[in-house]
Amino acid sequence: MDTTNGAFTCGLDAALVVLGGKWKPLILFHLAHGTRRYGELRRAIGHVSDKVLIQQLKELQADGIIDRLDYGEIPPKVEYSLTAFGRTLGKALAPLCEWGTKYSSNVEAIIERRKVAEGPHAAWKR
Amino acid sequence: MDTTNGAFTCGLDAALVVLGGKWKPLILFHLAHGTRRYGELRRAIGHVSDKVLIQQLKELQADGIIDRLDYGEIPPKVEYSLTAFGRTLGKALAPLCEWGTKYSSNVEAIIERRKVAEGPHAAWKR
DNA sequence: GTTGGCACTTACCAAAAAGTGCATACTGGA
DNA sequence: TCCAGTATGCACTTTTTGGTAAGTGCCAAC
Repeated sequence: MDTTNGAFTCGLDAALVVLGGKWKPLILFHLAHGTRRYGELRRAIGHVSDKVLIQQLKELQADGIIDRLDYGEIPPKVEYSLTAFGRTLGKALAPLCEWGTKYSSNVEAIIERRKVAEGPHAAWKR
Repeated sequence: MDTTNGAFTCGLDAALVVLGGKWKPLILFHLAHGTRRYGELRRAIGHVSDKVLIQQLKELQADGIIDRLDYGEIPPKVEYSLTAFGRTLGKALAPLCEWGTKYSSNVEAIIERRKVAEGPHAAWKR
C-alpha cells in the first residue's frame, strides 16, 4: 500500500476519483452481480432519481468502468455491464460490502445515534 | 456478500453510511497507518479546509470510528487514532487502496480524458 | 380515451456540502 | 511589531449535488 503515487496522496485517492458519486459504488455493486437493464438497476438501488442515475451511469461509462448495450428496440432495451477494468474495481469493493454486512447492526446503531443527537448530521445519510 | 440486509440494500450501503464524506476515506487511510496529530493529518490529506476536516473528524469520532486524545497542552496537542471498530473498516478499505495504486495510471488517463471532454464532469473531482 | 411499460432528456432550483476569512491563546524567533 | 507553530470555532459565502417536473415515442391493456 503505497502512500505517494503521482498526483495522488495514495491509492485510495485514485480509487475515489472513479468511485466518487453518491450512487456509483452501488451501481458497481449491482453490476458486479451481472448485467442489468436500466429499470432493474433503478429498482435494485432504490431511492435514486432517473436523472442522477443516468448521469452517473454516463460518467462511469465515459471512465471505462461500465459498458452500455443499446438493442435499438421499442420499447427501449438497454443493458449495462462492467467492463474488464470495472470488474477489477468491483473486486476491490467486495471487502467493503462484506464489512457492511458484518457490521450492519453497528451501523444501524450509528444511524439511531445520529437521529437522537439531532446534531451536525442528524438524518441517515452517506 | 448479502444483497438484502435490514434497512440496507446491501452491505456496501451500510459501509457508505459511515464512509460517506469527501474526506472520510482518506482520514481513515492515514489513521490506519498510525496515530496522527491534527496538523500531520491535515498536511497528509492535502487540500482540505480546517473547517471541513475538523467537522468530519468529529463525525467519525461520534460514530465510534476514531478516537481523539487531547493532551490539554499549550500549544494544543491532540492525537487522532482508529478505534478497534475503525480498524476493521480500515482493513476493508485496503483492497481499494491497492486497486488505486495498481491502476493509478489508468485513473490519471481518466482525469485527462475528463479535462479534454470539458463535459459534465470536467475537472478532477471525486 | 387513460395508464403502464421501456429509457431517457431538459430546465430549473433547493439543499447540502465545502470553503473563506477572521478569530481564539500561548510561545518563540526575526 | 509580525510571523510561525499548535488546534479549533463561528459567520458567511460559494460551489456542488441531487432532485422535481415535465417531456419524448412506441406499444399493449383496460
